[in-house]
Amino acid sequence: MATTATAEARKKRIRRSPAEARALILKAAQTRLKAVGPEGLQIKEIAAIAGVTHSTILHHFGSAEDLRVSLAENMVEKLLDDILAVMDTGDTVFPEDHSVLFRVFEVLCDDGNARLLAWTMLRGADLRAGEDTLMALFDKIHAGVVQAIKAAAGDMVVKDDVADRHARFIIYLVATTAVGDGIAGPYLARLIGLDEMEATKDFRDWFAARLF
Amino acid sequence: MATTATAEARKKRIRRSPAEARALILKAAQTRLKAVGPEGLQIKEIAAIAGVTHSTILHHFGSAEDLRVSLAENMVEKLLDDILAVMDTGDTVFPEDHSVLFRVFEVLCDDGNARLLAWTMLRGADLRAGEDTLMALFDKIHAGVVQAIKAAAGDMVVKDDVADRHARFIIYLVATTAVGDGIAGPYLARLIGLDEMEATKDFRDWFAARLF
DNA sequence: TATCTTATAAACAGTAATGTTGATAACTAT
DNA sequence: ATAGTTATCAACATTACTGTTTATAAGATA
Repeated sequence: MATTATAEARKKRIRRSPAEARALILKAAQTRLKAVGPEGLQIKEIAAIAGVTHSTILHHFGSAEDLRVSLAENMVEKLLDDILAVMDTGDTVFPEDHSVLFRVFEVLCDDGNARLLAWTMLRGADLRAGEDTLMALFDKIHAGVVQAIKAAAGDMVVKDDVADRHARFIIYLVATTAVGDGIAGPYLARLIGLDEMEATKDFRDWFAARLF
Repeated sequence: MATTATAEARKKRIRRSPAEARALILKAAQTRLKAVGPEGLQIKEIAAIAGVTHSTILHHFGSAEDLRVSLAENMVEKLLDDILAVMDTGDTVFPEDHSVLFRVFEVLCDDGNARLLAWTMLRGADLRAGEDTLMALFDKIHAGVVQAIKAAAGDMVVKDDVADRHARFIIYLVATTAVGDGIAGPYLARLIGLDEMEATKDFRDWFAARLF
C-alpha cells in the first residue's frame, strides 16, 4: 500500500551538520520570502520547502523570530559578499563603460535582492550584521570612484577633499537609486512610459553618462 | 474600585459615521505600520491604537486582509494627493533651484512615506489604486521638466522627442532615488560617512545641480 | 416620543501559527 | 562493536490571530 510505503520511506532521515541545516533552512526562507513577500514567512512553510519539519527549524534557530533575524543578517552578508565578488572580477576598477559600478547596481537591484533588502530595512533590523564587510566594500568602491573622478577631470587638478566628497555623493546616489529601482522599478517604469526591457538598459547608460 | 469605574466608563460609546470610523482605523493602521514594519500589522493591535475593538474593524472592512488592501490603496492615494498639493504651491513649475521637484522628493522620502510605499510594493499589490491620479501627476511633472530642459539648453534647439525622453529619465531617476533614499537612506548615509543632518541637504543640492 | 437602523462591544468559536516533549535514527568517538 | 551525542521527527500543547454571534447604545427618522 502507498501508505505503508511512505511510512517506511519516512523512516530515512538525513542528518546534517548544524551549519548545513542552518544554511538549508535559510535558503528555503529566502526562497519563500521572494515568493510571497513580507507576510507569510512562517516556519511551517519554510520547513516544507527545506524538506524538514518545523521543529527542526526551532531546534536550530530557537524561535520563529530568531530565524527571521538570522535571515535578515544572512541576506545582508551574502549580498555584500556578492558585490565584493563582482568587484573582483574586473581587471580595472573603472573601465570606460563604468561596468563595475553597474555590475554592483545589478547585483543590488536584480533578482529581487533589493526587495529582500527592503524587507530587511522595513523590519527595523539593527543591520550591524556585516558592518566590517560593508566598510571594506565601501573603501574599495570609494577609492575606485575617486580615481575615476580624477581621470574624468583630465588635466584639471582636483583637490583630494573635493574628490572624496564627490565620490561619496556618487556612491550614495548609485546605491539609493539601485535600491529604489529594485523595489519600485517595474511599477515606476510602467507609469513613466519606459517599457522595462529596453528602457532599463537605456536608462542605465544615460545615468552612467552623467555620473562623473 | 477601579474595576467598577472602568466598567462604568466602558459603557460610553462613541458612534462614528462609517467614513469617520474607516479613516480613524486606517490612520491607526498606518501608525502601527510605521512603528513595527511589515509584520505585526494585526487588527487587535490596530484596534487598540484606534481605541476600538477588533470586531469594529471587521465590521467596517470585512476582513483583516481587506483592511490591509484598503490601507495600501489609501496610502498611495494620500501620497499622490500630497505630491499634487505640493506641486500647486509653487507659482512656476521650475524655479532656478528646482524646488518643486525636490519638494516632491521630500514628500516621497520623508516621514516614512517611502517605507510605507515599500511595504505596499513588497505586498505585490496591484497598485491600480489611483492610477488616473498618478497619470495626471506624471503629465504635470513631465511638462514642467521638459520646459526646464529646454530652458537649460538656452539657445540650443532641443528636439521634442529628445527632451521628452530626457524628461522621463530624469523623473525616473528622481523617483527611484527618492524611494531608495527613504528606505535605505539613514543606513547608507551612516555607512558612507554622510552624517545625515547636513549632508542630506548637500546631497540634494549636488543632485539637483547635475540633473539637467 | 417611539421606532428603526447600525456602529460598537463582549463573549465565544475556530483556525493557524508557534512552541514543547519524548522517542528515534544517524553519526562520532572510544 | 558499544556508548554517547544530537539532529530529526511526530504528536501534542499552547498561544495568538481572525472571525462570529448576540446584545446594546447612539443616533436618525417618523
